[in-house]
Amino acid sequence: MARQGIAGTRVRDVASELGTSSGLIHHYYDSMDELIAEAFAEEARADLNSVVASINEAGDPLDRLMRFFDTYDRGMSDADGDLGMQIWLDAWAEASRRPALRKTSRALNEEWQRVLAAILRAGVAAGQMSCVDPDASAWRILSLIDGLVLQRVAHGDLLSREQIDGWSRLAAEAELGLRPGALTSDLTG
Amino acid sequence: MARQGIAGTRVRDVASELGTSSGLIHHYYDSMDELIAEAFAEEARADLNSVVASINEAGDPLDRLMRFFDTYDRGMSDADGDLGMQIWLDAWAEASRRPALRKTSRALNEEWQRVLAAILRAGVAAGQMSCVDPDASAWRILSLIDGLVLQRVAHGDLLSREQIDGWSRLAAEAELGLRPGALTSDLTG
DNA sequence: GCCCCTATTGGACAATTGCGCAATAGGCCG
DNA sequence: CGGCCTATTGCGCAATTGTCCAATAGGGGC
Repeated sequence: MARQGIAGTRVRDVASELGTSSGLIHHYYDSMDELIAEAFAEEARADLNSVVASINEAGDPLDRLMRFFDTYDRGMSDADGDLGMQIWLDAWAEASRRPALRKTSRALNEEWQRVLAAILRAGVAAGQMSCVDPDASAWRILSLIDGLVLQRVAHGDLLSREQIDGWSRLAAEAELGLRPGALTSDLTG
Repeated sequence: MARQGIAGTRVRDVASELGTSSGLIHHYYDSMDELIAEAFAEEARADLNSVVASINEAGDPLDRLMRFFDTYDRGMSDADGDLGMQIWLDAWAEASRRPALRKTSRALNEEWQRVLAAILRAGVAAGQMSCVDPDASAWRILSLIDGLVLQRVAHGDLLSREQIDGWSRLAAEAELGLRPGALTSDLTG
């Protein structure tokens, strides 16, 4: 799906990738749309769960926010890191035309926003961050990352990984009244 | 292309939309990819030109920036305003798989960034804005808008037009050291 | 060994697609 | 009117696709 696009994924491709026949695919899935929606849901939820798991290991809200960016950045630096976001890009583009996919995509995006907004609210309560509208701030931080990553996925090296990571942390610091560099973790130096 | 997706657009669809035959399409375009790349380029450049034309009517940099947001917002409120951004979303998703489309899409995105960065530089020179890195700021402002609009195109009414417009102006004000509301134009106010 | 249910195969089928092609129409120049 | 170039048609072809289906294999309970 990441290589050929959601619309360009054929039943036979899935079958040969799994080393089986196309008939078996239809034994488990009534239609191709059903398979696509479930495959995307599985992959996207795994990503979200991995970020949530990493966040929960951290202590105070600021650490959690740092881990949020760390995990996101690590996802980009993988061997096929861009492939993960390519699927998201395909899903967003196809969402308006595939109801099943739209439902999954929307629910997951809302969950990402809730996770981040919860961190911000906790940060405000702990006096670590200042933020008048955590929900709006969460949407802005996530949408900025999405928009920047989008350019990289679509246009290759137009923006570097370091620029995307640095710029999104910088914007989040400004958004939350943190001192510059407050979100620069030890890992990313 | 906006309705069915770039990959889902068929020669016969274009032909019937134009009231002619499929053979005629191939009389003018050697391949479908060529037609798609040119159609996208034409539409996207028209959008950019309309924004640039509107900007050039304004006087000082702050007015230009305001017009930038006005034109962007007006594009969203059109009857089929989301269709325009749907094409961009499709193009971004397909860019990594279609070299001709990627080249066009990348060049146009770079031009959008240059247009905005030029406004910011002029604003700094005129003492109206403060901004340490106009290129980075331009990418951030544009990417935030893209990321927010993306949610609306993909997921319908998840974010309202007013939220997207207000949030992106607010973020730009913060990014450029403007007083809150400085970018709220008379038209939208 | 027999039965039954599921897993799995490989191919058939109808629909759809991009593209090519032979044929026609239409206008312009002489 | 005749010749020529382009615009335009409508069909045909080969390739591809999702889906279905008859047939086989396999394994556990009796």
